Amino acid sequence: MAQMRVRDRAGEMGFDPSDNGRADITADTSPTTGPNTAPTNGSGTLGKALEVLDIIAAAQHPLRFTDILAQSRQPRGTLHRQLTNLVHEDLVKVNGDHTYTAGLRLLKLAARSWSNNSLRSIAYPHIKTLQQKTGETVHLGVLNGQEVIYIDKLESRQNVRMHSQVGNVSPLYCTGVGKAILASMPPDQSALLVEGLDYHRHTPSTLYTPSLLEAELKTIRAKCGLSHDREEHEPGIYCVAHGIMHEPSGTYAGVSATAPAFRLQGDTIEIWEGLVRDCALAIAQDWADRLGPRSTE
Amino acid sequence: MAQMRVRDRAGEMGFDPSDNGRADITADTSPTTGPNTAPTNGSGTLGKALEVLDIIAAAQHPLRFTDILAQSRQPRGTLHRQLTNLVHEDLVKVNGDHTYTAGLRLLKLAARSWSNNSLRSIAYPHIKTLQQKTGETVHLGVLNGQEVIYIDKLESRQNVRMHSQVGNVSPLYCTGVGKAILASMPPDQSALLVEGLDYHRHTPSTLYTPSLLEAELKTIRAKCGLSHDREEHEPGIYCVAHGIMHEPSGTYAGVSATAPAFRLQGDTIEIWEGLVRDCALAIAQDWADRLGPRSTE
DNA sequence: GGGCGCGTTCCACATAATGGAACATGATTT
DNA sequence: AAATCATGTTCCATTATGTGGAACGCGCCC
Repeated sequence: MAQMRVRDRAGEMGFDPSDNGRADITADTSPTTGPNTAPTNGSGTLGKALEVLDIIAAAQHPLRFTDILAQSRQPRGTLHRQLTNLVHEDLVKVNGDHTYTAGLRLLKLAARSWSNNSLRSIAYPHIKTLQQKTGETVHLGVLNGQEVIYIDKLESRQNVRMHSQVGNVSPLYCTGVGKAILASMPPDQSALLVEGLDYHRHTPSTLYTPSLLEAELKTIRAKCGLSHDREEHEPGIYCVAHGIMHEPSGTYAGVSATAPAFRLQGDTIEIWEGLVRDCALAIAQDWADRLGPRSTE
Repeated sequence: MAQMRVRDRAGEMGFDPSDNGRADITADTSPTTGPNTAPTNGSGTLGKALEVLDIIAAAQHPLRFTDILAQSRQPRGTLHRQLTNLVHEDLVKVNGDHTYTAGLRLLKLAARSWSNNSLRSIAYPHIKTLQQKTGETVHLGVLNGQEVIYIDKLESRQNVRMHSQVGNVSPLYCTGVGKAILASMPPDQSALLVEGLDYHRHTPSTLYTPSLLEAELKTIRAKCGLSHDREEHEPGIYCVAHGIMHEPSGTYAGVSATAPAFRLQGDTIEIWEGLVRDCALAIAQDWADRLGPRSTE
């Protein structure tokens, strides 16, 4: 049929990673229960394969062939071959019985890319300092589509879950980093995002409408980019955040310091504000300084 | 069936970019061992795409088109379209200038699969116990091809590198987990692996030949599967490990406790041996108990 | 301005994915 | 035991999909 060639993107030289207005309608509140946050519908062979991989990786349990068949709308024959290919590439592992789970190659690949992530490595010493000064958990998050994805996390002293958050995503409208990011981008861009979000009232203090959020963003901008998550995502959890902008790559990021609300009494919050802002600005500075890393390779 | 051998690729896959010159803040002592076990040759569309993704994810710096072109043997036009596809799927991000880095989808995908990994979640309480009892770093590793990949790690202290090891790979012949795994598998299978490894003498005490390793495996089997890494991978680092076997899935894994050698004086090692063995056996037991992973959780 | 490196685009071509239908397997029922 | 069903696997004609050589546009430096 009149199959239009995919050429809407990258036509110019502009950078638009995921600019298409295609919206995923899944804003999962729980960490690991996202069915498919499809960045793009599965076009092309690669897209189809990733769609299947998404299903498998998102499942909490090993899936049988039929389970996958039910979720992907591929025909049996097609799906079977796709699975074979995925297994062959070690992206998927087929267990003794006929169940499929995510393969280890994914982890290996992600570990390497994470380790080589420039923002992460640039930010590391700074968030470490922040973590030491606050004594609490700090996060480094990046805007990705309609959500924020955490690319690093340093825990507070106590030995809680290790890196539960790295790679996990959270909503923009009810996290410190998310709001800081929104506030740090051009108003027209943020407005577009704000309108399109899928809101849920996680706690009594969640800002659960676009207008509430816009008002909040105004406040944040007035505070020069400092945002607060006042138990808006999880009850009892307070956090202070600040955006980080990198012009050359068009990336929006942010850092946050998090603590149980009761521990943030008196002027601690103000102290934190300074620490967090300093951290964010230091990262932004370092990041900007590495404009032309062309020299040593 | 006679799997049609794919196009010969003259194993020059694991091309390791120069490791020096970059003042990587978070320099790992032994991030990835050079001789890369090619997971599978890049056959099919998926394979080709992954080959490109591998190159990008492994690079410490954003790569330009030409850089990738040089490493992949694809023609210009082909490579360009593949990159376009990868970017379209958010597996690769193209920066403002024409450089490519790994996309965030990889991290998100891996995080979900990691979080849903059954061995990991089964093992977690046990390795946490082990970590608390030893007070040192513990690892959970799985055999993957010719190397061991770490799927979890608990640090002794909080301040050091966070989860540098998760997703990273290490050689079989000079790590506690690796040797424990080899010792726990059928001799003919392990012998096959032992012969095919690529040995490097990381330290003076590294077992750097198949025969040395085989002798060691015999000792380990005599000790009922307890293995020791006596500064064989990194100078000054000692570790005690034990294998974990899961019949149904055919997976070989292992746990280890690691510490600076000087801290393991006197009878500490013997105590550790008991702790590590108990931990491994407990995990194996729990794992076996979940034969029918049909139920929830 | 001419040469050159680099990224991008085009398009005839053939490879590689498609999916409906048949086959195989094993458990459950009649 | 035969019949039924649910499941996983294979086959193969069709064509959508990826291929790659060549040409184009662009910025840069002799």
